[in-house]
Amino acid sequence: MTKLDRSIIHRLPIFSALDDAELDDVLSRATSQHVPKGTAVFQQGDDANAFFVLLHGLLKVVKVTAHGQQVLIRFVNPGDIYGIAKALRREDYPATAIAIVDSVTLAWPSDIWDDFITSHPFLALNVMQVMGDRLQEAHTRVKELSTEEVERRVAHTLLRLIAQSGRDMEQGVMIDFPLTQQDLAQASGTTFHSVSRILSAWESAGIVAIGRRKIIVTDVEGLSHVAEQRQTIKDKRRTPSS
Amino acid sequence: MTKLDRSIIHRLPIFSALDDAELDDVLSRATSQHVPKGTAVFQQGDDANAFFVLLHGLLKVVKVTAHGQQVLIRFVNPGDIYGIAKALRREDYPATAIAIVDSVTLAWPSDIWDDFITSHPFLALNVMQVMGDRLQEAHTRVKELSTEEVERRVAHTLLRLIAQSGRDMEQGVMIDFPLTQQDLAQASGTTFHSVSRILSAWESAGIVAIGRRKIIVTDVEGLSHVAEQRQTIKDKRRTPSS
DNA sequence: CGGTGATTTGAAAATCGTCAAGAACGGTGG
DNA sequence: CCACCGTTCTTGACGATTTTCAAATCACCG
Repeated sequence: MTKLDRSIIHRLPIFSALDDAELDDVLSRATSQHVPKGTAVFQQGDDANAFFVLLHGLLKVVKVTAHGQQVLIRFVNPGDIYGIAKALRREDYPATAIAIVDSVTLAWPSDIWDDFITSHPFLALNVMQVMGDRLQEAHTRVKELSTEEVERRVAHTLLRLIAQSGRDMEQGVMIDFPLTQQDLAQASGTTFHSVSRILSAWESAGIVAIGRRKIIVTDVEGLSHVAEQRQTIKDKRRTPSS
Repeated sequence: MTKLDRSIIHRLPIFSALDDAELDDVLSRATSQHVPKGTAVFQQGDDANAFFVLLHGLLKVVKVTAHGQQVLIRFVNPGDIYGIAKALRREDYPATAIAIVDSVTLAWPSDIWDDFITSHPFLALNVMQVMGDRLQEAHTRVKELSTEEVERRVAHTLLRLIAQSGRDMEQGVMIDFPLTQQDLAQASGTTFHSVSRILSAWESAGIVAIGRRKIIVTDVEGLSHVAEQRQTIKDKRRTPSS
């Protein structure tokens, strides 16, 4: 399983600034593994003995609450680095990574992380940028969850998804992987019941087309409008200075 | 304003791994500035021309929505690095940093960031750990906002605050800075009305003591209990595999 | 063609936010 | 030292969004 082509990894943004020698060094320590659909690469709470880059397929990262509810943290696309618990000095993974479709991932042992970062300065910058982007997105979600009502949150989630994994089609933009309404609910902080109702309403309004595990946004403009719409006229909250 | 003692900065965790020569280098490029209470160090949307480390005082970082609602992202304690928009390759600050009490901050011009990181490998690791910690916390908040009802969210927020800025007293643990119920609401994703009701109830239950801009947790145990309590018995949601 | 997972919908319940006053507290200036 | 003022906090009542509960339909995979 360790037959890896330098060209494959060279296209990955995270490694883009490395020269050939560095790439070979990096590659030589990696192993690849196949992850069948529905399988976890790692589970929340497991010992964090590796970090990963996804080559093919798609994963979802979920956090499980004390009572078994799942919250979808992020999707992992090919080229993305994930499972970098060691960057936090964590001993265990704070979430679970599950393959949505059959996938292939590269893995490196955790203990080479520090050496990795300190010996390839550009890698550090790239990784930091990735973390920064995620921080941004997480804060945006916090903001949305704090201030927007359900319909608007779902709209924002869907817009983020088509920006990230949308495929253009004749009828509109399609989410390029099997997406359950349950997933969408877990990514938006609501129940799949509410998601179902909302999607039905949007379908009637001609904004989306729904299939089993499939969503096509036929009117991105309209969806954006839903996303930005202030809920009613009830935002007249004062903002006292501290 | 540029009389800086090496010993001051040496105690800051973020610079802990640097030797004296590096410290001098780092320090020589910094300027310090006083930030009166209520003033912003930078505003959301401003050009990100500097990054900072707080020396004294306390800031809050807030994101403002399109409609003027504020969401509290985080408090900045002495020693914390903040405003590192450049790590994200952002041109502007994604949030506003406001002084809660009179504060003093160090500032470095943004354009030395890359040089900073690449020439001090341990600095990169430290910064990455900070970002990782924040990512963790942001995800935790997303999880809480997605699955917990208001009372429990406020409890978790308060617990996080005492862990971060709690001062032990005879009666219990006190939040060591003026904290408005409005702030607490903005940090928990609710309204100050709900916060007020909840705090009143807790005060009756002997869990907290409330003053103007002041909160003392008299029963941390009890608060934790509120925080962990499953809302009722209604968590029997199925968790289908993908 | 059965069965399991996914989705849809209705109706009832519940949590929270909204609206509306007031009260309490602290600081300020005369 | 006291009266005034603005901010912060408190509380009740109401309404609305959203979840919960229940049941039924649908679609696809052996």
